[in-house]
Amino acid sequence: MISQTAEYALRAVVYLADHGGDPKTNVQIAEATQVPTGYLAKVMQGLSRARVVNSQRGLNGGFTLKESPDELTVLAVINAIDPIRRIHECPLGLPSHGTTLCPLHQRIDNAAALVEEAFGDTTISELLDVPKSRKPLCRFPIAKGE
Amino acid sequence: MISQTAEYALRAVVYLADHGGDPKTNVQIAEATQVPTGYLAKVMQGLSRARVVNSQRGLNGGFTLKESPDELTVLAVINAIDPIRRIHECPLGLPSHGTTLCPLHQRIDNAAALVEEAFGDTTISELLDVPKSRKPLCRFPIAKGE
DNA sequence: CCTACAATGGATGTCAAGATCCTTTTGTCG
DNA sequence: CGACAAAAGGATCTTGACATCCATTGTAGG
Repeated sequence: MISQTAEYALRAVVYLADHGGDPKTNVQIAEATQVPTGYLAKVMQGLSRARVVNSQRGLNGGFTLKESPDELTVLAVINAIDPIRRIHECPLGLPSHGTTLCPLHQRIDNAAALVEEAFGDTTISELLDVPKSRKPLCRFPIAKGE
Repeated sequence: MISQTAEYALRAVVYLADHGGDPKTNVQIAEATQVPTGYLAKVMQGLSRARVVNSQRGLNGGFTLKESPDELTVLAVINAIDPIRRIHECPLGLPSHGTTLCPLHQRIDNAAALVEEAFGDTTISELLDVPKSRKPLCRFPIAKGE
C-alpha cells in the first residue's frame, strides 16, 4: 500500500509529534521507531528536503516538525517521500485514451484517489489522540527501560 | 497502487474477456496488451496456477478464462498475482498492539481495505461495457495494421 | 508416429528499493 | 579557538521485482 520508506517516515513524524518540540536526533528517533539507524538518516534527509521537518546540526541539534501536527497530514508525509502515483495518461500510450482513461485504468486511478483522500483527511495529531496504551510506537504497558 | 505484474495480469484477463471464448496464445495476448512476451508467460503461469485462467498446450492451445467475466472481479485477478496486503499485526512487533492496531497502522490498513473493496466490487465485464473507442487496450480509432 | 505448436520451468540478467558504513560539513559549548 | 555533537553526503552491498532466454513437456493434426 505504501512503501517501507514511507512507513518509516510516518513513524518518525509521529514520534516527533508525540515528544514535544525540542530536537530529536536521528539515533533517538531510530531507536524509538525501530528503524535502521543508517537508513533513517536518509529518510530524514528526504523529509528535510521536502520541508516536512527542520534539521539542526551540532550539539543539541536534531530534527523537529516544521508544521503543527494539527496541520500536517499523513498524505503530506507520504508524498514527501514516495508520492501516491495517480494515472494521468494511458500506460499503453494508446492515443485514443490520451485524455479519457479506459475503464480499467480509471478504476485503478480511482483506487489511488481513495487512498489519497483517506490519507489527506488524516492529520498526525489525530493519530495521537488515543489512550496511551494504543498510541503509535508506544511500548506501554511493557515499558522496560524507556 | 498495484504492481506492474498485477497490471499485466489485468490487461491479459481483460483481453481474454473481450475476445470470445477460444484460446489465445501467450504471444497473441502479449502483442495486444503491450506486455513483454517472455514476462507475460510467467504472469500467465501465475494466473493459471491461481485458477483464474485455463491453459491448453499444443496446436490451437492457449489461455481462456476459467470464470465468466461477470463473476470475475478485478480483486480476484490482483490477489492471484500480488495480493493486497492487509495489516493484521503491529509491524513493530509491539506486544501491546497485538490485537488492536495503533491509529497509524489502522489508517494504513483502512486504506488497503478501501482499495480491496473498490476492486472487489468491480467485475471484468464492467470494464468492457463501454463504447468501443474507450475499451481497454483498444487502439481504435487508430487501428493501423490490426 | 512424427512434427509443429504452445505452455512450463529453470537459469540468468538488470535495476531500483532498502540498508550499511564511512567521511565531510556545520553547529554548539566550554 | 578547540573539541565534540549531529546532520549531510557519497560509496557500496543486498534483495526482490521485473525481464530475457532456452530447454523441456505436453498436445493436436497430418
